[in-house]
Amino acid sequence: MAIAAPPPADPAPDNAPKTARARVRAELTGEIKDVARRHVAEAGSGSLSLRAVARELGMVSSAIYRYFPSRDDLLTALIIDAYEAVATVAEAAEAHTSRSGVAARWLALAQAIRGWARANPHEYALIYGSPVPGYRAPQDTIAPSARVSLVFIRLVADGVERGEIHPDPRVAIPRTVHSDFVALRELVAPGVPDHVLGPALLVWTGLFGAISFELFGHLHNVIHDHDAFFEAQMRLAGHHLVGPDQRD
Amino acid sequence: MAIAAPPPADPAPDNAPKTARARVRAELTGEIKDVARRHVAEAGSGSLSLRAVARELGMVSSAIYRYFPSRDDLLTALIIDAYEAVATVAEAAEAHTSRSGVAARWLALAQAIRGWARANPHEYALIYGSPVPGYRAPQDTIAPSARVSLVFIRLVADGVERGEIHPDPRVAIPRTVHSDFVALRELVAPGVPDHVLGPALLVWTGLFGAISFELFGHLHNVIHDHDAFFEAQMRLAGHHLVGPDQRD
DNA sequence: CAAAGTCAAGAGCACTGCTCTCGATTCTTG
DNA sequence: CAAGAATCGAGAGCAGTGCTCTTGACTTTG
Repeated sequence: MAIAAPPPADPAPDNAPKTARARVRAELTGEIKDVARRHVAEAGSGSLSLRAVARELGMVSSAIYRYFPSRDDLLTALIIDAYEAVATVAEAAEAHTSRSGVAARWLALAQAIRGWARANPHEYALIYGSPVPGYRAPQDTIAPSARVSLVFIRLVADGVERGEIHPDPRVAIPRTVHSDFVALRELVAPGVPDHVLGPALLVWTGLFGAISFELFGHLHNVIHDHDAFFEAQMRLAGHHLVGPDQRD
Repeated sequence: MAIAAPPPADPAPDNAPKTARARVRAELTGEIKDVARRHVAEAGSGSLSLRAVARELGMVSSAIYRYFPSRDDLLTALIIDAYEAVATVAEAAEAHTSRSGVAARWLALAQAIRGWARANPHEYALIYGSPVPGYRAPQDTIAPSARVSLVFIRLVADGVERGEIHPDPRVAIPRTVHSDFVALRELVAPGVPDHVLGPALLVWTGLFGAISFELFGHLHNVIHDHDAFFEAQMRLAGHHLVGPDQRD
């Protein structure tokens, strides 16, 4: 989540690097990230070795430090990329179903995120698993991490606006939580009442709980058809999202 | 989860080791685990160093290998201990509230688990975060991991028996999932219908999603009063657990 | 064209997990 | 009770790691 600052306008994209040196530098930076990403994808973040990356690129280990000041910085770059990858997937799923009902859009969004997670389990673990040992998320990661959540929040706001999502007033919202919800509403969720934000956030964290349980093996020997199980669970979560039945 | 095998009866507890050598061995094994656990608690699993543990114990690093064949084995021992610690906490919470209603028991259970997680974040990450790099959960961890889930499943079975939990038939249970549910029912959840197991598992994974989001910083700058937020969310989850309102 | 900035390379430090060998101690067994 | 077997701590050593510093060659800039 960490939906705090609105996405800052890129200051100077500089898509066309001027000097030749800058061009090869950008290229090499990308190559290092690509190799590192592949290593992480294959063996996990803990096995990421600057020396191994350098070896594969045919350079000496100390040369890497010209491009990334430390292993953690390289890891941070990968984390940001992972956030953007999952956000892109989520946005694409939303774009394809934006004319459907909230339940269908929610299911598509959940399945898109799970699909990305299953295809890139180590990168998923990088951003939604335990924080990397000795690693504290720097400021640079909070903006990219907000993009995914924004997709969901917009879906919720949309559902409220269209009258598809109804508040569930069964649980009181404490004062302190209410003020957090006010801030959230003003920033990204206009028109979404507290009693929708509560269930929505529960469903949202539940999605990642379900994916993490599946990916990290906590459903091993319990659930075998993970696809069917996940879909059924997310359909149910969708019902929790849209709120109590309107039986009148 | 991994509720597969019923807890095996301890073959030979051997609580009173015979020889003096065996006694000091058991003692030293415990000391190594204690120091290692403290290191993990302070710096995370990635920073666990056999040499540092050995140093603190005044022995040489190679001596550790007389007690744990590898770093991963030491980590496995810590993982098992962590599972048992959280299970103990969960069982204690259940024992204290077993005469209350399902909603109250659920809330107490959720808060107990979250309390343990907040007190031992690195150990929580060890078992519910991403699997440790280069580490595959050995068979030894699945039995201890089942204990926590069993507390919850028994609570659910109890609620069904007492008529407090009602099935939510809004989402169809696929055939393959049904057969998993049948197995689960026969093993640990007698009398719990599919349409209760589904919501129950959703709530259960949601609990860990909520705790992970809080602990791993995904709610940073979004939620500030984590205690109040968690309680409200878990109360809502409790409503999802007990099933649809019975308004007739 | 020369000064300033940037680069890859190499050596080196402190650390890691792990293996092997070597005596010394302890347990088991005849 | 003593001999043989098992276990133990210590030490050296190997291959790997992140990271720093220096050196010499290169590119960009003024």
